[in-house]
Amino acid sequence: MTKFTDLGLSAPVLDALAAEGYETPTPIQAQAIPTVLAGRDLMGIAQTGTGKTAAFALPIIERLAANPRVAPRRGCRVLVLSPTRELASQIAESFQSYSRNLKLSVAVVFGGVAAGPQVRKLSGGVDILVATPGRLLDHIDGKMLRLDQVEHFVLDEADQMLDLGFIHAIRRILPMLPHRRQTLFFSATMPKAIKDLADAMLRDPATVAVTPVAKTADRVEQSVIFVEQSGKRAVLAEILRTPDLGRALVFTRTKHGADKVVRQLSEAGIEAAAIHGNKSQAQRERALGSFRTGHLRVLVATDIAARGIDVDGVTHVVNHDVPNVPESYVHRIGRTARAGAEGVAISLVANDERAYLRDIERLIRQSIPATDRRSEAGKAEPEGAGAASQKNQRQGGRPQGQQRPAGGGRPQQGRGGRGGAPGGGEQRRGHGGAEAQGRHRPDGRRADGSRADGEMSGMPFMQKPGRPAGQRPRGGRPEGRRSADRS
DNA sequence: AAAAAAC
Repeated sequence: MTKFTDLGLSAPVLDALAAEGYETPTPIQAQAIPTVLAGRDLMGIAQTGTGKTAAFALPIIERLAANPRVAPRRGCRVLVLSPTRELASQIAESFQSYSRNLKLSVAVVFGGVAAGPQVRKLSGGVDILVATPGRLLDHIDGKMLRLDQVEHFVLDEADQMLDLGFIHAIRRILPMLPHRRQTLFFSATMPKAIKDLADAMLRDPATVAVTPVAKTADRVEQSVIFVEQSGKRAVLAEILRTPDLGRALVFTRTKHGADKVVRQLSEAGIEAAAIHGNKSQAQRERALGSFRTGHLRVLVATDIAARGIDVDGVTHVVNHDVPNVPESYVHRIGRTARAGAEGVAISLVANDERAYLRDIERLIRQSIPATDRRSEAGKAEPEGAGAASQKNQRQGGRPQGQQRPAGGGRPQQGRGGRGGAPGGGEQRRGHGGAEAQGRHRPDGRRADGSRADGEMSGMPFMQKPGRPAGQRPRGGRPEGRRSADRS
């Protein structure tokens, strides 16, 4: 079995890993680390929760340390781009943690917060800079930052970064980078059209794909509930009252929808907070922070939280609305069953969402066991997207598929499986380091239970204690996918 | 049609 000690990492990095309790690299780490150390460009494809961040952070830190150099004024040696502020923050913390025994500076830059502190930090130059595109370009335009000394360039959630919403920014940034550099792309999904674009930006890249593209997390028990739009509210409340529910992440398709669901839950006596792009950065951080610490059990989010967010103990992901971009489903359910834990993913599907569901099942190549909770009247209505009621029989390739009785059966309960304790005990890291929870795990797995200290307070300009960790959705989609609307 | 990301 490969150990971190077999991968060519030096003592300071290995010591940091040991201090965190990590010994065994995940498959993507075992494959990517030597490749990155060798200086090659890389396309890394792995589902979430498999330790992608450490797969690039560890070898990059190693390379910086092996080639000491003073960080260029108003410049950086490593540039990592992320689609959301919260994810950028989370990645920066990982770098900080893994490089704790080295004298490397880490900075994070994103919008929604004061630029002053960021500018001050950048002025002297930093070794590692993690950023979202907008504020990064802002600093560049203001002559506060230059990218001509970048040695390593990383695009996390690369498929999204190359999609409509971000591609313009990326196209502006790329020419500012030196030709001689290492480029790494990472993502859990990589649609064909995007992949072609990515290939054009990489130089003789190695590809590391540890799971079939878009394969959904293995340990997530997925199910679908057919319900009328008006019935979602009651079914959601019922799900959230499940005894074995640890923490639940509820996804909606719109920002307004997220706020509405929070109100409805409140009326039902269930405390929840929303996180989406119309909230202030402070609100976003507060919501995610209390979700991380466990003060809040239910977080309602748009796809801002679909990618990368790493929170321990999320036992349930509920798709209040089916994502209209199928890849988003894969990212969303990847928020649970992290770090070796198990998870439940339940999708509420109204009649007019059937087409989206079909696209998702096609993408993940499995059919999701379904329960019909529509009223009799609803069932009599035209089926809309067709192929509906048969879903009950379909049982797709999932082995332990749980099938539920066609009518009325309750959805999620009854399957004991998922440990009640969020993450089976991982929870305890409690406050204090609370927000530190869950992040920086090189591999998504904790050696055992030890480690309670993943702290890293002193990040200069890292949001205070309640740092974020978010993710984002995908931008407009390229032609081709979104078949849901055609037809 | 919607989401995120600069001010």
